[in-house]
Amino acid sequence: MSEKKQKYLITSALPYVNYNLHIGHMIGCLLPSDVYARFCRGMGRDVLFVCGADEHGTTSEVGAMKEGMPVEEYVDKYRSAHEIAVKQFNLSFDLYGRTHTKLHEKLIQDLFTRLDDQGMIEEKVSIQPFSIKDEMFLADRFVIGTCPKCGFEGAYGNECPKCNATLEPGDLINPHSSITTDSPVEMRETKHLYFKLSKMEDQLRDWLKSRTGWPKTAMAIANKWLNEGLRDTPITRDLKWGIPVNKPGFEGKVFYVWFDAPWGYVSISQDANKNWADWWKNNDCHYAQFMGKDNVAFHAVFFPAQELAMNNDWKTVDILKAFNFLNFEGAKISKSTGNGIFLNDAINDAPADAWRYALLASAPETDDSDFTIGRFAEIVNKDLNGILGNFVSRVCKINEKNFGLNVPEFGDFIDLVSFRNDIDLKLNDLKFALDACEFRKSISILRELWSYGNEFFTKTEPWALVKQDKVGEAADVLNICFQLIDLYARISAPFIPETADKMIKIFNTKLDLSWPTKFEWRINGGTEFKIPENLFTRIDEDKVKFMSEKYIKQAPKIVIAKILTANPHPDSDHLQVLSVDAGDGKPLEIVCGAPNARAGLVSVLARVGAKLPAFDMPLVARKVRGVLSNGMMCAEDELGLGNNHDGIIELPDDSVIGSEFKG
RNA sequence: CGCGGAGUAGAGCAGCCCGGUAGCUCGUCAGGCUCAUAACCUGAAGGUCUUUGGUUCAAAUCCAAACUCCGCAACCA
Repeated sequence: MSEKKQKYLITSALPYVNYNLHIGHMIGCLLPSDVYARFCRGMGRDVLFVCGADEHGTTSEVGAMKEGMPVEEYVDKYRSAHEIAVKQFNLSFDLYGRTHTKLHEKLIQDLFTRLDDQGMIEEKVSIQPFSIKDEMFLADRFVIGTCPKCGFEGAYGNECPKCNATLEPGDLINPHSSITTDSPVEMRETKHLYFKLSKMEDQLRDWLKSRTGWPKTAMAIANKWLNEGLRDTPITRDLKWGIPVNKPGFEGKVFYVWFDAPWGYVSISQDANKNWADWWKNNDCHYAQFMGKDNVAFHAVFFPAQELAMNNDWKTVDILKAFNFLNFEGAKISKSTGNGIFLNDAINDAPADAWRYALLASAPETDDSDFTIGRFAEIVNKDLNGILGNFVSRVCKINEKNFGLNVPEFGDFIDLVSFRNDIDLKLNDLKFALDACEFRKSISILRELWSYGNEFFTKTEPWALVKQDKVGEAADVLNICFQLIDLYARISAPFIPETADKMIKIFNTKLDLSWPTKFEWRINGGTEFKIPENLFTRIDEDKVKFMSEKYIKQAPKIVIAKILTANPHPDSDHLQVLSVDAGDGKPLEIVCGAPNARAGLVSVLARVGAKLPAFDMPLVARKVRGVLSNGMMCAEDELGLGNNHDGIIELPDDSVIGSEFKG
């Protein structure tokens, strides 16, 4: 039988190289794509599974400038950190590549030529902000100036954080660069190439209608873009870092990172497998993409628009699996506050499988959701340790006591019909959920299947059977339990591969981890086994406490507070030392220069670590003329609410002390 | 009135597309078992499904409005 195996193309969004990976990236694309890929391989499908680093773009170039190192060095630093995480968490990419390669450059330049030949490229002159000292054009958001509408001095070239106005960099008064210098910025003409996205609108709409099985979020975002109407979009930038534009007159310019990044899937495939076209130019192939919702527009609109416009049989995505955002302990994961779990740390506190399982069980599939250390411990202790780990342990140990280290023969003493039927039904559900990329549901079914083992064991009471001299029955029960261990290894493998491997290695055989679609007898009576170490370790209260202290670092909220006392500063006539009640019973000492500060006044407090709209960095504790100030009472302008900075905000006396101030 | 997502037991979530006894996990309480890892198994309590209208024999589910939270707003990725 030479039936050709169905091709499955699987891609995970390429992590960008200006940050370390955290649990949000893990659950947002890397991990679910890995589970899906492992499942598909288990099903005997022909999988090509790629990921890699997205290296080009303004952010890398600016990030490198800020850190004072060459761009290559900068992106290498993060890329190698990512590669370590990929290895530590057992992500089974066929290749974890990168976009800064010769192969990729050639691909992009060829694709561009193709698009140009198809009449999809247009040249336009536009006016862009140019930083005079840096001698470079800037992206809108790197220009800072005074907002023409509200007069706020820290407005960005694309929007004003204070009055929420949408701006153009040319609108700003006194525009200057926010990168490494304070250089003045002027508007200069520059020419760019545009992709005629508008011409693709009808074709793209039809294409989108033919997609099924996308999560609601993904389809909603895609439809939104189409409903608003597609505009032609510039695909080149005045940067040094990126793929050089291969068109006369555009020397010194590079392609926009989103023009090249998705094609990284292709160039990395080319690098991973010489038969890459069997997936990428094959309409019978099934293509699944995984990403966070912030990536949807580019994958559901721009990338397929490019592919279709090539008119060259590129494989477009079939199922676009998008995830919402994962919060940590009720707040956003944030690089600046350090709130969140970064992968290079995580692996020191728990094994990869514990993280993999707990994250998948918390996958933000329908809405943003929250991950907490407490929850993590619960999941590991209950599901992995209590249900799966304990099952393997109790089976092996009772068997050793009564039958030694060999799997007993099955003698047909017990009736299995309904038990096996239940298992088969669940296995079918699980396969269905995985094919639909429903991960929480998959985890829940997987756990039910594990539970069946404990249930069966408890109800048949093999320890009692032995005492009653029903040795045949007891042997049957244990034989089945070993079949279950084998079954569990196979169905758990996509989720917790290391543990699955430990489980299958209990037996002295060469069994594979192929995907079972029904209960099977693969462990023969008499097979030797060894009792494994406990598969998982409990996460106890001390560990929870330790991890909480290590990982939870949230920016304090800006709260309503009451001034209890106001005394003159010993060394200054203008300053006062305030004792402030923020509702937590511990008065805070603050040095304040506002003339209207007085005992009894209800105002707004920003604690150390809080981030005010008017400042780039979180607030730090500092000594003001010898007295330590632990925060700041806020004026209107500091909160981004107005221009008044002559005195702190005065709130009604009946405001709730300690509640979050929301303007 | 920019766009979209979400509001369901103490906590975290499913169900909503295709109306028909409101489900899962954790936690709580009670019981069982004692083979096993402070484990496992069984049972119970706990919800006017954000609010208000509408459609319907019937609404968590469809329609409309309000309130709240979150995300996104194409030259950042």
